[in-house]
Amino acid sequence: MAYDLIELLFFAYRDFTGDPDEALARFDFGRAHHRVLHFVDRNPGIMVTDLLGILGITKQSLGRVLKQLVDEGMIEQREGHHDRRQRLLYTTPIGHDLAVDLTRLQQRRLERALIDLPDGSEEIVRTFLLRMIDPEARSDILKLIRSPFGLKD
Amino acid sequence: MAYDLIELLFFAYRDFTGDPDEALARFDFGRAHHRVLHFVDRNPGIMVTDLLGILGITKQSLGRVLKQLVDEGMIEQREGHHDRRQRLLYTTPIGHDLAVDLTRLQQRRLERALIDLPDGSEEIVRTFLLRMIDPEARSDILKLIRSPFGLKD
DNA sequence: GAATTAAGTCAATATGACTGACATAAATTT
DNA sequence: AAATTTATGTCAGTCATATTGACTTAATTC
Repeated sequence: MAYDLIELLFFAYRDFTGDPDEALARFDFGRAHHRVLHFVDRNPGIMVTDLLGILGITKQSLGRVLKQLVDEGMIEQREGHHDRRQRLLYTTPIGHDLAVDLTRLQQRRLERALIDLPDGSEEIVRTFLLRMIDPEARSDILKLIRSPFGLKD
Repeated sequence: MAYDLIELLFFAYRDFTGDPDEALARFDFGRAHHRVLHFVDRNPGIMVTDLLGILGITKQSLGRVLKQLVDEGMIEQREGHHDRRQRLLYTTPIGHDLAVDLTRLQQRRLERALIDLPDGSEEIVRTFLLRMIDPEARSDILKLIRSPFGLKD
């Protein structure tokens, strides 16, 4: 049971992450840049520490990628209002545009995959994906992504 | 629409691939070894060329990983019966055991994610995942994974 | 004032991938 | 029989993304 799902998930995820590659390559960016850009764009003013937590990488790994994104004018760092140690992260207009472009490619693939499926399928897929995530992490992720789920489950 | 699905898929896939990490680390293997071991175990006697096609990597990338798996006694290479150029790949008993262990971990997560979902959800998820894959690749993948789909769609 | 926190940096390393070129042996085509 | 193609492997160099551990600076909190 569910044997083939392992492999389907492997190939599905591969093509899903492959979509943005071409657009990213135009700026000499890779998937690490994509992830950073995406989460900064979706969470304007996020702290470096929180971003590290989301991505599950170390400061050093983020460092290089973030620096390149800042150097290329995609991400801006602003001092925290209350805590001046913080370097809050925001996308610039061009950074936002790129983030939107990349998101659109992935949304299109998701839409094509969901269209023609029975009513309620999107909700089933959403629940399935949520439950694939470690239970301890779910509520944090739901807050982060502001899913249609709200805080249910 | 479907915005949060991008992020849910990211986190779901991360935890999904994270399951086998501990078991792999005991042998000093990484995810590249896992993928090779998995597809060889599921397709005994596969040719190197076909495996390269499945994984979408180059000969050089496969080379190191495959050599380590052979050196550790996880994978065996046998000369082709009809074509003596071929080095057909098989898992050894211990390689098979490891592959099964890793698969079981991922199956458990999939089962936990699907349980309690409405009847027919597994089929919906299966169809969703298949349609996330590039259309040109689907029939090859279906043949490869011998999904309950058979050759439909 | 001391301890903690946020962020950044240095140095070294590992993993998994790449390109391009080349080598060998076996099979197939001409 | 010779030429070509195929299957596999290898050499050398490179790149992207990640790691660990140690250390610094500045700001906040206790």
